[in-house]
Amino acid sequence: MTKSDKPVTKERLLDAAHHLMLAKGFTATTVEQICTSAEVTKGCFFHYFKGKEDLARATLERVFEYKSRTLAEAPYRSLPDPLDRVYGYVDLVIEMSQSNIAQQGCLLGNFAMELSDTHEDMRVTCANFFMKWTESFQADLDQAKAQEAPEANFDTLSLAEHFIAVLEGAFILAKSRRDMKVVKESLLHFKGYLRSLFGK
Amino acid sequence: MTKSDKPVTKERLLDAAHHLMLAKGFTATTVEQICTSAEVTKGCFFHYFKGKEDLARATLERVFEYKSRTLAEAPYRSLPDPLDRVYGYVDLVIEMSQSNIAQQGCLLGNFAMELSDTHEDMRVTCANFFMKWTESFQADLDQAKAQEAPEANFDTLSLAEHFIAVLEGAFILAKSRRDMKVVKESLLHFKGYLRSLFGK
DNA sequence: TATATCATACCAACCAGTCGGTATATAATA
DNA sequence: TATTATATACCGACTGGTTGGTATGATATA
Repeated sequence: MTKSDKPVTKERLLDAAHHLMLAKGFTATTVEQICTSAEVTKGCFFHYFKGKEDLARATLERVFEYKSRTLAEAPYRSLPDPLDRVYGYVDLVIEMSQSNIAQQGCLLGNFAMELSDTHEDMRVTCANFFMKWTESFQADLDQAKAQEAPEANFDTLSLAEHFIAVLEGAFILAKSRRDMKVVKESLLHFKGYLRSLFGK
Repeated sequence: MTKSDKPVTKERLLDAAHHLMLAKGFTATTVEQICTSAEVTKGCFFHYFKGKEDLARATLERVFEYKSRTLAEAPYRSLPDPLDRVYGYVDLVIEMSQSNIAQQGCLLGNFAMELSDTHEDMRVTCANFFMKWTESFQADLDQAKAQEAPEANFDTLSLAEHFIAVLEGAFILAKSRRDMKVVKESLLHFKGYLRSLFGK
């Protein structure tokens, strides 16, 4: 209670910010809404964060680290065949998109779209996160390609970017439809594309 | 000047709203910014539109109609082979994405992401526009499939949705990177996927 | 004159952020 | 042990500025 209560408050603020900003975006989300949702007052909020943008960045970082850890620790990671890891990764993302964890979309995509033209530093932050994400997937794609299709002339970097585009775009459609089915279907199309590239 | 200036005022407001909301989103764009950009005053603004949301909807409708017309009147439409029309369509979207017309992204995707959870009617509007868009592409896909791969078991509807997802998601990446190259590359990947489905 | 177009002044609500203060806990000191 | 000091956690009233929208009036056109 004494020592384990302290971080909880900050976590509550981060959680509230995540949910609200995922739903309504950065601008439309009020500091007071976040405070109400986290059951703290504004004085408390500004004790932990310099301001709204500071909180947004902290939230984005936390989400990204959480997802990175989840993916890195997933069972599919220990598959010996690199191509299995590629498919395993896509399957895991499909699974995660259908669970209620990412039921609302992707905060990274949200911020990239909303803030890129107004918050230059946020734009750079988003671009960097996208780059890290891309590179981690590309690493597996490279290994799979070296083993399965070394002669093929597709670019693994742009293929990894394509995957992220598919996912982020599908989230948009899913949001307007209130149904995550599109995400799954679109990622399955991407998987089909991978099969055509790797000769299954 | 006299007669050609009148409709221009409303168009200027629509144009200003399009540019600003594409860059900053609906919420972060103020009506005063729109008025300043369109070089009119607020009194004038509220003469033409009931409010900010009314303007947003009008802008979205105008953009959609404009793009529909552009695509419907494009030369590729008269190609006799349905599969050529499919590829022609993708090529045209690639071309448009690289030109300075859609250099900022897609207002439909923007609104869908930002307003789906707060403006129910806007969510429905966006979902309907997405549906119209999907169906128009699906029509060509159906014809191409009937001719080239009638036995194949892919779903043309979900394939058309996949295309839109690719495009919208690539716009997000492009925005954070300030470079539309990703859009072209991702759409080329989609084209490769189509080739694998139709056996070229 | 009547109507459409546009301008100016204004308002109530809302917003991010500030500020002075309280409560609690640990630690240093006497 | 009692007391003082210091730091962290939290509260809620307040502020300066912004926002969407209104009220009213001027001008132009038909």
